Amino acid sequence: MSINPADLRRVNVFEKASDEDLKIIAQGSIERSIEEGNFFFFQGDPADYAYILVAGRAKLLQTNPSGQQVNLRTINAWQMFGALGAVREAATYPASAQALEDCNALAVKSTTLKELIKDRPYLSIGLMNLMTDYIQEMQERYRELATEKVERRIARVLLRLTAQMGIKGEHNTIELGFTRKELSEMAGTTLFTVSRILSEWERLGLVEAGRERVVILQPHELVVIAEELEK
Amino acid sequence: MSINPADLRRVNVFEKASDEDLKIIAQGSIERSIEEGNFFFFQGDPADYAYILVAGRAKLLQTNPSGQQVNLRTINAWQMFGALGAVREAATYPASAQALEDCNALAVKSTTLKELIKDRPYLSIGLMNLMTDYIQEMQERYRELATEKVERRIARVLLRLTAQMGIKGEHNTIELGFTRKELSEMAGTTLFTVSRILSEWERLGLVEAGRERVVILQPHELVVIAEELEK
DNA sequence: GGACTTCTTTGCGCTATCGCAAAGAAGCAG
DNA sequence: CTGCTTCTTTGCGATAGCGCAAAGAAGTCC
Repeated sequence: MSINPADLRRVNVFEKASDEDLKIIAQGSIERSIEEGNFFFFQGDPADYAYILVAGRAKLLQTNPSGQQVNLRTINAWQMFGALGAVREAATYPASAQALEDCNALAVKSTTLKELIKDRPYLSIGLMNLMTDYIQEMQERYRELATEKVERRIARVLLRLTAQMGIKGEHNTIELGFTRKELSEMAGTTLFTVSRILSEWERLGLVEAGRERVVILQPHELVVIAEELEK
Repeated sequence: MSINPADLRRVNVFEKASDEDLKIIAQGSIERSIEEGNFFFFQGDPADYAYILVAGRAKLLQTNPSGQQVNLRTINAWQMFGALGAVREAATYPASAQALEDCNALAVKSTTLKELIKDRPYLSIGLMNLMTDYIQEMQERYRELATEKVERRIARVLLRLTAQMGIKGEHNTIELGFTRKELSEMAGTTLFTVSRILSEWERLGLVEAGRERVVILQPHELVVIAEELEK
């Protein structure tokens, strides 16, 4: 089950790559399967590979000295992650990457990318786009965490997830498959608080909360909670 | 008081630029003086220029709908900021940039940079280094905000500032010129809390707190507060 | 030197959010 | 079906940090 080089065009960064380049990348890379819960790499490991997620879902996270986790990003298929080794000398991953489901990924040697970057502007530009996107998201989330109340942050998390990966049901409902713990790590709060707020929203008919599952019944109302000036 | 192209090499991103390129950049750019308190640009403005701070200090900040501010980054001389327009099409600044002191800066047209990037790998790599640095810092700060107590965050802010721009005094003391408000915006808290904690630290002899001024008397003790596992 | 402005400190009450504990679903394994 | 594991809910304190208000420094301007 080898990967077709042409499939790599589904990765934003390689959108404009030549067939030639895709071949180089495909050949200079290894396939890795990571089971749910296992790690692609840990914070602090030498950043020798950049990854392209082919199947499954993963997350980037940081852990603080006492073990608390923070979710930095959720990664879906055909997204690239761990790419900073392609740029920096002797880089180490600044975060860990863990499989949320069983995953298949392509591991591209950082050195290969580093070589390619030298004379393929489309690649640098693609990577920079990736980075600026991410910077913007982080800045926004940072501000939210600093200034917004939990309820609003949770609403935002759900909306962001909706945009990224929501599965549409009937009547505009959107289903998300996350545990309370995962949601709390994304919102920078505790699973208890998430649970309480979801219960509250359920009472109001905004969502339907199940085990590892949230169905958004009234997306618009969530937007109101997320954006509204005075509560 | 025009800028000497060779000075541009003090900017990390241009470290490896040819004299030729520096000239292009110097010529294709405008000098702007911004008085203390005024803005280089606002969040949402079209990102037509990237800036290089020549003199003074500035900050990048975001404002939420109800006017609360968050400090994203402090910018010192010879640092580049607002560069994302060099990469993205029709980009708008994701944050505002405000002068903390009277500033002189060089404004480089985004289009100029965009042209240059196409066939100067050193430039892309320089920019990517800038971005990855920033991403790492933001990730770290995000995690701090999500998981650490205020006291620790304030300690970190002081230490970070120390590394970036502390003025060394006698006996290993370090002087920082910031208001409580500014510090609070960097730590993601309120000026009251910063004031209280600085008072506390002053009582303990760790710092000396003055108007728009903090002198760190015992840097090591601050590190302990910032890193220590159990309090 | 006085009047103003800006920044800082501190007391006080408040509340959003945490954190534990215990019990209740839901799914899975044999 | 039964028991086990994992996830969720909810009650009940506890508290860290907020936010206001008022007063106290420290500069600045004329």
